[in-house]
Amino acid sequence: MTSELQGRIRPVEVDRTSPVPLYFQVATRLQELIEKGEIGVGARIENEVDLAERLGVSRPTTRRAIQYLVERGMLVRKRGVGTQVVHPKVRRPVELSSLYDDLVAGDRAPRTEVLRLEVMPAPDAIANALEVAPGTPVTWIERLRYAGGEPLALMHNAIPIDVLPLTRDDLAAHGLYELLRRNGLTPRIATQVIGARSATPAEAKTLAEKRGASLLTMTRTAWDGGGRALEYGSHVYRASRYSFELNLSAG
Amino acid sequence: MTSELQGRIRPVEVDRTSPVPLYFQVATRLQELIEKGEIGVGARIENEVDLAERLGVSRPTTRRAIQYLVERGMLVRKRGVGTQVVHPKVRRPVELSSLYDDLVAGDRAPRTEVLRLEVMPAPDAIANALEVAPGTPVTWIERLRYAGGEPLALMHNAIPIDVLPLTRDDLAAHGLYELLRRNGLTPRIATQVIGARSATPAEAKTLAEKRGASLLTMTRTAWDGGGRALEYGSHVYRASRYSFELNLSAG
DNA sequence: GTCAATACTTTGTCATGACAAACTCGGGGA
DNA sequence: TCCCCGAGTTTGTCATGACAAAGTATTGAC
Repeated sequence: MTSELQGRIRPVEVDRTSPVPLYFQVATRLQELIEKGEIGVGARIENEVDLAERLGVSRPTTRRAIQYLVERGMLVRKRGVGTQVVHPKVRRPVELSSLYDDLVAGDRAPRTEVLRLEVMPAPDAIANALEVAPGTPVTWIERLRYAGGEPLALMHNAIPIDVLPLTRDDLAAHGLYELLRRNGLTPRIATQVIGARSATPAEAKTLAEKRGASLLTMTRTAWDGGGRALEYGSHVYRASRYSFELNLSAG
Repeated sequence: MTSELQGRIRPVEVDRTSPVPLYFQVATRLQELIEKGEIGVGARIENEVDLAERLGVSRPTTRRAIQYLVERGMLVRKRGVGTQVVHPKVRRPVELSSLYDDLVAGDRAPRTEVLRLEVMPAPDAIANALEVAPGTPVTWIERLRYAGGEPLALMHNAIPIDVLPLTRDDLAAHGLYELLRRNGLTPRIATQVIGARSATPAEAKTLAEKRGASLLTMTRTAWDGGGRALEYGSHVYRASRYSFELNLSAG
């Protein structure tokens, strides 16, 4: 009676021979329908029980699929009411990607200049952030990132050498996170601190900013699924050209 | 044979009369043991099946409890191997709370000065952010937030009047998010943009900063579970006294 | 006509049982 | 001695069934 689109997921289609889990197949199907707008924002989807029956899967499986989309901010559930579409796109919890990835995705023609690359023992502050013993050998990198021909960010990173050996050429051509992933290292957890301060004269010159211009600062430590620290980074961005965009979902 | 601490969760203690879900009771218990260091980093916890039996709950319940901690980055699971502690503290996904809440939690004695409070038709930019029609009546607020006796942030907010009526006294004594929650309005999804810029002379004066000091800026729109926009905010923080801390987990 | 109690709908929690997939480790064969 | 294979362990997925809790809608009383 309301604005029911009553998402008809029509032709049942789960492939039980596929190695892809059923709940994921269902979630993907739902996500497609929502992204294509076939279930419009505000519309309620079928209740779990009916949906499960029609798709020929159990209720827990259906539930898990829906839960998956709820966690991504597409759906909202209310006990006694139903499940509603609240946003037609996935709102990612917050990207765990590198600046390079973002720029490529945004078509902003990134270019990287490697200013420094050397192996050195980790100073206390960095060892602390990486949760390794002081003096542990790390690769120390300083890079200048350009976008659209203009300098955008000055980036400092430390990567334990037993995590990944790095070369200048690799870093000039690819983002750090891309290199990590290529070597089977997936950042899964990170802590970031975002702040701001005025540029030092040297920074201002490097970044083509005026003296004392505002810079965005970001320090981050990233761990893989096994709890091993992969990377510590301390970066400064030109505030006039860059900002962080976050999508949060709580609950 | 390895460095097994083999987390003995000892005296079974789940309270079936409590309204708190069993899985949550188990998760909380585990979290305590880990935070207290009784299960040390690197140690494996008991396998799901045994743990379930000993606690007198079903395996799915135990699983859900463990899953909860995995999502928060405390534990890591490996099929065929077991579940390991990787970090002794909860890494929260990202808080959807207000500055006021954070300051209270951090014991920094917040105080709020309401500089302005009026109902006005929403200008285009704000109506756009809130996804409402231009001209829709909103309560417009300007607040100055102190912490530890010093000014910390200058905050501008717009709240549609049909969401919540606000008074000066309420705002002086409580955080905006607290007021929302008290009225049954729970922010569930938000998009934020964090940037930086130099203070205008007026801002510098209000915030007791020097001319041209760096400020952190944050604009946010928050929605409730039903997809209704609750709040638009545009805030500036003294970069010398404040920064954003985020914990990300990608899965 | 208005308000409160009741029935219904829908999600939330929990149990039990079963099999599959990934990893570890030990034993047997080359 | 080294490597491969199989047994054992542990998490991953899925089904079925049941009841509880929170909303919504309906009905009945005043």
